[in-house]
Amino acid sequence: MASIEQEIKQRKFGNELVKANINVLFTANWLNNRISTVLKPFNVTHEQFNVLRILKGSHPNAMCQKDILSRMIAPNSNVTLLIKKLKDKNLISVLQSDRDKREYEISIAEQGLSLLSDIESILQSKVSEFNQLDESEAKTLNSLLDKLRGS
Amino acid sequence: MASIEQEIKQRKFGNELVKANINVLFTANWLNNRISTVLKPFNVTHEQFNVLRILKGSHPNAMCQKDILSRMIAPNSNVTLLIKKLKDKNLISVLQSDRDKREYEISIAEQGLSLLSDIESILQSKVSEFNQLDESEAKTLNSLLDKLRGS
DNA sequence: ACTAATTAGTTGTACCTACAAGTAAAATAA
DNA sequence: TTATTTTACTTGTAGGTACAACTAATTAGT
Repeated sequence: MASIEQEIKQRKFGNELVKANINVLFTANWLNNRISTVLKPFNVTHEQFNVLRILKGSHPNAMCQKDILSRMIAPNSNVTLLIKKLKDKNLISVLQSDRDKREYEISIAEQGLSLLSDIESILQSKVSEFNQLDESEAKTLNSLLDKLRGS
Repeated sequence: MASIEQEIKQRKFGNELVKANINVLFTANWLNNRISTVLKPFNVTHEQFNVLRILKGSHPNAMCQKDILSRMIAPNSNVTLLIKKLKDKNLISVLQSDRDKREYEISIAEQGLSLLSDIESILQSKVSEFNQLDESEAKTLNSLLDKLRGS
């Protein structure tokens, strides 16, 4: 629909690098809004959904909080509360570890797995609807983003 | 330092497109953290900083809220409150419009301009420190992000 | 073993965000 | 000109985020 200049009605940027920074932030917000719209009827936030995906990734093995944290997209938030929310919804199970009483063994529950598969099938089709890149362009984008961060 | 797989310790993604989506979100969060660190000593949030930049862009002309909203990176937030915060810090001036009493004429104050120039000089050097792309790579990144959003 | 340091997770708080519902002014329609 | 619709912004609220200070368990140092 529109280039980043048109989207935020900016006449011109100082240079392509400044523009790229703003474009990454803008596009992330754009993506977030679309993903959140898909998630809303399922009553989970974006980060809750991510944590469920992380737990599914290690299923049937449990994970502790710090392992989850190291895999999160936005590893700033209050994971204790996030875990609490997911447990209250019966999407995960949380057990104190025998080996280390400070840790918890967190794993995705049946209900979490089934919710996740419901969400993912819808998200899959939505993403391919609103996402206009082919695989090779996506690959280039990935390497540029990795490089931006200093890879 | 690390590719997106290493950053979030994911073994592999379904495909490059899914990976690109997560990479955009992760990189935006990464950028946000770095920019916020620069902004923190100045006691302004990222969106407050953006609004100041938007107002500087139209300075010395005033803008109303809906014009500001249309130029924001994350146009979801409560602009009324955001404006209030900036006014409380004396960084902007807000006057009811004569032409349309529903609107406000919002413009950046001297204090806002000087704060902005202090921040921008530091941010400029930080961005070129942590940003590893050259202009032509940034240009490619911009066109891929625009295309992702359907441009 | 005893102390100090580190690690894992908790709690609390100020602030921000998303969003729904509301008010008031202006534009449009009958 | 009066009624209706639209626009511009406000208010309220549930929840999320960032972050600092805290507790408790484990590990390391002597």
